[in-house]
Amino acid sequence: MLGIMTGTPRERARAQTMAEITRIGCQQLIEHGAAGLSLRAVARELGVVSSAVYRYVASRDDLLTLLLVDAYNELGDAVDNAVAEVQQRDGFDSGRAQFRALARAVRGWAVAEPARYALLFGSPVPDYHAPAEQTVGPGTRVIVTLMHIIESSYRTGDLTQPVSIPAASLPATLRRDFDRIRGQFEFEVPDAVIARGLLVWSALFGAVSFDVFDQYGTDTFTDRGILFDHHIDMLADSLGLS
Amino acid sequence: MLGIMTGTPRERARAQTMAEITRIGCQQLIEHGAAGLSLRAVARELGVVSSAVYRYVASRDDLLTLLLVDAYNELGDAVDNAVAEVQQRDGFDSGRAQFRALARAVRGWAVAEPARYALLFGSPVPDYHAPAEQTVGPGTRVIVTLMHIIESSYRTGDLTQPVSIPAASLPATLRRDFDRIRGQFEFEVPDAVIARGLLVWSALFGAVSFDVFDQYGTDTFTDRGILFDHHIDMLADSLGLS
DNA sequence: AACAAAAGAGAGCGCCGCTCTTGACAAGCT
DNA sequence: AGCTTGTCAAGAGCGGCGCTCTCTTTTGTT
Repeated sequence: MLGIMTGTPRERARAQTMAEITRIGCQQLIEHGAAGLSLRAVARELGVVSSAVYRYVASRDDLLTLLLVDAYNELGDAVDNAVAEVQQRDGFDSGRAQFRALARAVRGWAVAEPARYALLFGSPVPDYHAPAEQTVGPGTRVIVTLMHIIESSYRTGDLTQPVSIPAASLPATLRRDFDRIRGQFEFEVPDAVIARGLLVWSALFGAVSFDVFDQYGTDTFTDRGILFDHHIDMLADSLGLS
Repeated sequence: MLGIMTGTPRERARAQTMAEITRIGCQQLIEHGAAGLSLRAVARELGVVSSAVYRYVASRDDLLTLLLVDAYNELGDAVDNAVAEVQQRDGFDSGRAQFRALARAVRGWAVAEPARYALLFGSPVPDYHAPAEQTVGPGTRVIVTLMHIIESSYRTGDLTQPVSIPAASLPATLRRDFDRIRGQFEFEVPDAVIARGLLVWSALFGAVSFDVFDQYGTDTFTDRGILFDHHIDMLADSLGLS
């Protein structure tokens, strides 16, 4: 981060306007959802005529991509910070505490930013396809961090549960997929651990989505955070985290 | 179902037009998503001027509610049929097979109807609030069926896993919530079973959502159905289903 | 001071949800 | 049969949308 005193004045002005556009766009997203994100409204808020915004952003979809990457990174930062804090406090062999911190960071961010969470993990925006080269990196940060926690617990021998499952029970195609994943992300853990990790990953976001998207009725749980914490404990059990 | 030969000719014509509108609306939903559902397009497709549609449907949101209830019921029917088939084939004490059938029915319908699945379990549609009196009934069918399967397995003593967890470890607020749920749906099972059931419920839809909403990369798994089946097996294990 | 690049302004195209008014038509009652 | 009542389609119109095109103003550089 070199600050805003970089490059020519023109470039600085442009960077500042770009930042304003993403800020306003983020606000629009929060207030009216992804479908209601309107370049005209952004222009109005920016105090500029609608066509002027196209000098900065190629299209509505382009702005959406900016907001998508922004949101992925903010979630990733929140998760990484929460996990790092636990690592500093409780040491690196605190797998269960790290997992709890990760899960609660995800839910915390999702509850605080439901519209942006919906953009990342809800229904795909119709006729919008996220450009892979910009989104895969930020988009995989949470699962990478989760797998690192699990791998670390496995290395130190603190992971008990999934290893007991015989690897032979896995279909061959799945074993090949897991091999590829193991190579790509350098996870040195057996198949059963990868399988559990993926299940816990999707279960975690399932729980968060049910919460944020209001799938439980409005009045069935007095405090959804408590329900979530209990879910997290059960998931940690199923991972065998200590 | 009394067929279409009911009431005055007027009523019959109206019912037929209504059916056409929901059919076209469903098509629109599939093609352009919930946000792109357009009454004008429905009118065009129906061969009628846009304002005429308002004689049948009060608003865009009203049409959305119709489609929502329709989708909930179609999913509910698919699940109930799949479970009933297993019950007839394998008897009523086949908890694990029934659970597998339920899960695969959910995923099967979701994969076949991604847009309608997104309407039910994806991001909430902005500025749209589903009227509770029309949607809660159809919307709870899957979890009710799931809980019945679990309850039945618990009654016959085939459920081993969750009962071992001491109920005292649950927070008091959660125990009260579970009491209310137990009363409301007449589930005669201990707290730990309800907790596991809810976790499996959200995990199931988490797995389906990750699949349908393309959260795994496009090329990381050769056959997502196989991955899903394995997830389901692990979930059945965590329930203690035999 | 002159100039080219960058940025804003404005008009316009076709789309959208939704409202209001008008006129055609059919059902039911006297 | 005649008349009222209710149903329905049509059309114009409002403001908003994404996006494009052209024209003018600003701005940094030479």
